[in-house]
Amino acid sequence: MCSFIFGPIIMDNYQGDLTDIVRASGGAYGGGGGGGSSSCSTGTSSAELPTTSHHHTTITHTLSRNDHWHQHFSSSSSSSDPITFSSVLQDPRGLTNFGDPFSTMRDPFLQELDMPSASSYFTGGLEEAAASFGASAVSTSTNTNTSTTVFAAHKILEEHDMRRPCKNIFSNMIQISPNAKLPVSPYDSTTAVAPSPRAIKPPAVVSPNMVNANSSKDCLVDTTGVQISSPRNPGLKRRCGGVKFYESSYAEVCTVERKKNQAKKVVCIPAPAAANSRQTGEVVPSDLWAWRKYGQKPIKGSPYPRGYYRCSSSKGCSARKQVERSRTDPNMLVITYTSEHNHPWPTQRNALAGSTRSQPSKNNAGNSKSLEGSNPQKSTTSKAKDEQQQQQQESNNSEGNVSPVVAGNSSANSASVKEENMEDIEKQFEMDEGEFSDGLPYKPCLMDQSNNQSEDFFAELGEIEADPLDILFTQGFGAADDQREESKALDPFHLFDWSGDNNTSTNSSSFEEPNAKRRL
DNA sequence: CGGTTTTGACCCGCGC
DNA sequence: GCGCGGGTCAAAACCG
Repeated sequence: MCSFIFGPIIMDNYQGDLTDIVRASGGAYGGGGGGGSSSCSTGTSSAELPTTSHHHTTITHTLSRNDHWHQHFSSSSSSSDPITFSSVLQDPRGLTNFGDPFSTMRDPFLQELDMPSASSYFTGGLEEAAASFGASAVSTSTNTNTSTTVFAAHKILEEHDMRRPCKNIFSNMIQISPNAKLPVSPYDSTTAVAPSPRAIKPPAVVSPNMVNANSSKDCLVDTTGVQISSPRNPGLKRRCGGVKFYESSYAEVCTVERKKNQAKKVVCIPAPAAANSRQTGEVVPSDLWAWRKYGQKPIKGSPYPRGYYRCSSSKGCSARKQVERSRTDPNMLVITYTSEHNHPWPTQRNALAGSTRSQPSKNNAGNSKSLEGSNPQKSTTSKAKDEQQQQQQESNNSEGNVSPVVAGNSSANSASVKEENMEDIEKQFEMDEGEFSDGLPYKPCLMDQSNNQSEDFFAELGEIEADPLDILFTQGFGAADDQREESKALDPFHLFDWSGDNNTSTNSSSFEEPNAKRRL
């Protein structure tokens, strides 16, 4: 009996290979607006107020105030029993956030959790979901100690041998730098799970980086060559030594010092194969926000350029992110979020033009056409979109449907987001077919090979409570207060809500203030 | 038309 | 002060 959790999903009795599941999702990393842009434009309007300093708490701090987390980690690592995460990570407001900040990204794919048939969801969006979840290790930072907690999410698949019975992906989830405030709860994973960071053995299946990370005193981020500290702050040294390991191969955390007050959130996620990459940049996993690429620079010492993105959802939004591949592990994408959004999460895409051109047209101008001809569904034409939408409407009744389908209760907003991602996914499928980032065979249709298991598995999913994130989208952002409330509830780590005054470490009520100020 | 990406130029901080 | 390198700007091209 195997039970593991995938984002907000509780996978119970699933004996399949998660690798297959995730790979089946294929183009989840297609990122929205082509290339670096995880474009999910929004029509939201918000007051354009300058962002201020941020008060971010470290993940560990957040964990410490959520004993359930530790309880979970503690028990999951040593227990083979299924874990009911929904009961473990419960938002004070009753929303289950699973403590996964990336699940709260309201990733377009995540919202597909509500789908009647989870199979399509997973075929279409699991990789991204996995990415989201993998990246769930959100780095937050405090402006007081100027530290950045870095989570390096790794390929769940390769680093987690899901075929092992009773292996919970959460059991091997997080490394937290001892430099960060460590949980003090009785469920402190550091003691319950890993008395000593070194005492933790690497997972059965780990990437070389992980091995290195675990075998060395460096955190994984270090081993991946992730550049965390600002290049302008060479004095910033990573403090990844002595990282506490939560028997983690899934996501790692390390704390990085920063000189400046500017808060940064660094997320390392598995990157799609280079073949998937755009000509010049990265295939950036899409997140909730609409990003516009405004620059790209070659980084000294790294063969991979760094893309610069700013939020295009709102003109006044100062949120930025940098995307680059790890110089030592091209399979890893390092996304650095800077500043914060001063507007609600995008609810709908208001900009399609130009957002889809890069992938097919420039990089694969020829491929694009040929592929389009061979498989109209994968084209970027409106016709193809129509077909895609039709597929969405038809939902996931067809197994092996590589298209991510939105939950039945999807609102127009979610549909708009889905539209883009479907394109990306399908495009990515084209490019990725037969190959994954690790060079292993890539099977777009998970369901075909793990039908039985997945059936049960997805059947379970169908019973799972609706993704709380959907609430956000379903209700839209019309009610600013409600939305803000939910956004915060769903983004406990404030990956997407960098409300400057947030003091998540101590008082959830403080969620209210910052945005309220901004909205004035 | 309004959005995007691309890309060379420019700006600026840091180290020497 | 100078050079280096990262970050940003902005024009051009592109896309739907």
